[in-house]
Amino acid sequence: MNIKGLAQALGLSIGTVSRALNDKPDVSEATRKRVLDAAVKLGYSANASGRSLRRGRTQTVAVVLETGQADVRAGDAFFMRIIDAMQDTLAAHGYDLIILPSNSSGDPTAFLKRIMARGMADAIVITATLADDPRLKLLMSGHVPFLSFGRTQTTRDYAWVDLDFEGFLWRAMQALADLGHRDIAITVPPNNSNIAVILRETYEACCAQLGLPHDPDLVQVAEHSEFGGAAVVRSLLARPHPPTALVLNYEMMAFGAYSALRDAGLAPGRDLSLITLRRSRQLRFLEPVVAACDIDVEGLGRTLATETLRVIHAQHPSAAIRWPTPLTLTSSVGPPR
Amino acid sequence: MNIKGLAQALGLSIGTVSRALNDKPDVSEATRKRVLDAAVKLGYSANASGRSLRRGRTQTVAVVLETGQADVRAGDAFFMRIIDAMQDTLAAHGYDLIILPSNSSGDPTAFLKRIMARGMADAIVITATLADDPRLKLLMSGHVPFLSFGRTQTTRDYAWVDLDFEGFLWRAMQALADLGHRDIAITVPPNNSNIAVILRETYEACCAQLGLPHDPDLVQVAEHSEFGGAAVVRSLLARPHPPTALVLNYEMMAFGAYSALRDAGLAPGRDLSLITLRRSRQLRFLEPVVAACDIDVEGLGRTLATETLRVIHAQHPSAAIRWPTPLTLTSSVGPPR
DNA sequence: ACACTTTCCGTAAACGTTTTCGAAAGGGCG
DNA sequence: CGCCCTTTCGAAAACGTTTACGGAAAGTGT
Repeated sequence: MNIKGLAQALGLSIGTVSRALNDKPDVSEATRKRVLDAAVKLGYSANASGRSLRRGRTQTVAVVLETGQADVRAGDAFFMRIIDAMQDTLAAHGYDLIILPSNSSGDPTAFLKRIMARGMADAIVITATLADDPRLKLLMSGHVPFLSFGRTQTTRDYAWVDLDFEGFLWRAMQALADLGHRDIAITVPPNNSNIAVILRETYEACCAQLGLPHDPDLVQVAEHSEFGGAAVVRSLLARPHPPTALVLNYEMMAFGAYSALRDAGLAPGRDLSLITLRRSRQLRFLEPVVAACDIDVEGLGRTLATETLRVIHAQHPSAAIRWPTPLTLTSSVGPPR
Repeated sequence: MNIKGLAQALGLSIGTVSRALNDKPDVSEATRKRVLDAAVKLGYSANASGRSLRRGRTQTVAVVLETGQADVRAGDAFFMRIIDAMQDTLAAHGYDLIILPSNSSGDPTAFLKRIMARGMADAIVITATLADDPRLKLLMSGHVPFLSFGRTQTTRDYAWVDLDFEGFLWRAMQALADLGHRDIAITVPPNNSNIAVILRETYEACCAQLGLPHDPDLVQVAEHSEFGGAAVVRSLLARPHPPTALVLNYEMMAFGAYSALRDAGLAPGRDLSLITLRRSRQLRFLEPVVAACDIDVEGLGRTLATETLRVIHAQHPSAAIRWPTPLTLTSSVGPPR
């Protein structure tokens, strides 16, 4: 069923039918209703290719998901919940959302280049940004609106939304320092991730500001998994002077950290204060409850959607949004022994 | 840059350029090479809408992901790994893969109907099937090829690929019975999921075949989370005669089960034999290693892709594939006390 | 009765691509 | 040199939709 069939069934021209369906003027209310009724009855929905071709836009936002990156593999449905909220907001504005899995086996820039050239979407949202991300250069040189969920080290400006890692680490370090901690360890992802750069810089600034010793060994590169958390804790406990607090940048590491502490006969909050970045649903399973940020995931998704709509409509200024990371302290944090 | 610009830059007609790019005959090797070189140099890639409109197909497979379903929220990147493998295979056959998140807040059939009518994909892959899934009726009444990742209770035949839940439960129950277990509990998801139906029927058949008592209370509806696993174990241990073995249908429950056992001063494999369905990466963190199926995820993805290509090309017979669930026993399984 | 506006609808072009058809050019052969 | 066949290319239609434009009918005011 295409628009020609619909027009024939109604005894109208396709032009009139199209205008009726698209809320254009120059069509009487009576025929508009007749057309709309027939459309739902006959199950007509405008062919996407034809419409996109004529309009020059697809009414579609593409989210490029780097399936190889650890963030996507997050323990709970962090990304899926964000995308759910994005989709709700985009749908309210007449846009579809599609996810394009950028395969780990392929070249991410080639993938991007293709979907840009083929005009598959009116806007592209990329995720899991690297410190020096080749995708940014590519997107900035193209003419497809884009939003970056995550920052890079580029000085040129572009629209991005990211978690407020700086605020998180500041609040965590401040709270720990207030309790008397002086040796505070943190975990960072591998260096090519921009999060690692942010956390390292912020850590250094925190130590300077709070008058803490800045021991580079306290910045631990850790795998994004339970194993990573356990490995870091074991490595820290093996030192002659273990730190008294640890800030984790990925929530699943808390499971490993708790487990490693328990194996050593130690307790979170008493022997090692623990703070992690994001409270996920399954984190509630840990005892004692771990200090973490309660991030408004749905709000984040809505914001990503509205900022995407802004870049589509070329509204200024472009986004530069650090999404709040409100930290909730729990008994996993205590004074140093 | 469209094909007209490319043709002008080359001093050729657009028809010739198109034939050169699409490996059609009636174009000399010299000009074909000239066209291909110019295409990569000018960054030309055929506009998706124009091509789809003319060809009548999009060269795209849409995977509809029910973001609200627990399976998608699986602990590791089960789905993402499957989709990675699917995409590799589809790309080798010239197809793109897009993920359409079916929002939990919307009507899944309305969503499907729209993408069918709009011709957004040459084939649709649905996931997380229910015992009585309205999407099946809709898809069967339409003319868009589709593949179901998961079965339903429909008697009509359609192409599906699913995990071999029957085989898994048979092997698990047989192994446990061989060790002397007689009271074996299992978990099932809520009843509208088709997996629940399969597991219940298989459980009943297993008990009959193995001569075990068929106690309906041993079939426990459990939440797909650590909490679910913990709750089931606690509930079972509170009985006057607790079962001696438990088969879990979702791997994250194993964390909860281990934890609940530990809290009760009991040990997996000694006081309660535990088997879970799928070995995920993070499951390796549990001690002792839990018995589970080592599913060939990449092979599953490839199979989903090839079966999707089969339904696209209307090749018979249609798929009815139970993907192997080879069970590996570990010390989480032992004789009953 | 007339001119003028308004309302409503049909016609046709355009979006970028593929594909059919025909035609031009070149080569082989009598 | 004429004929036929092959190779190579251009012209044009078609896919389904939107939209600019024109025109018919109806209404409005003199």
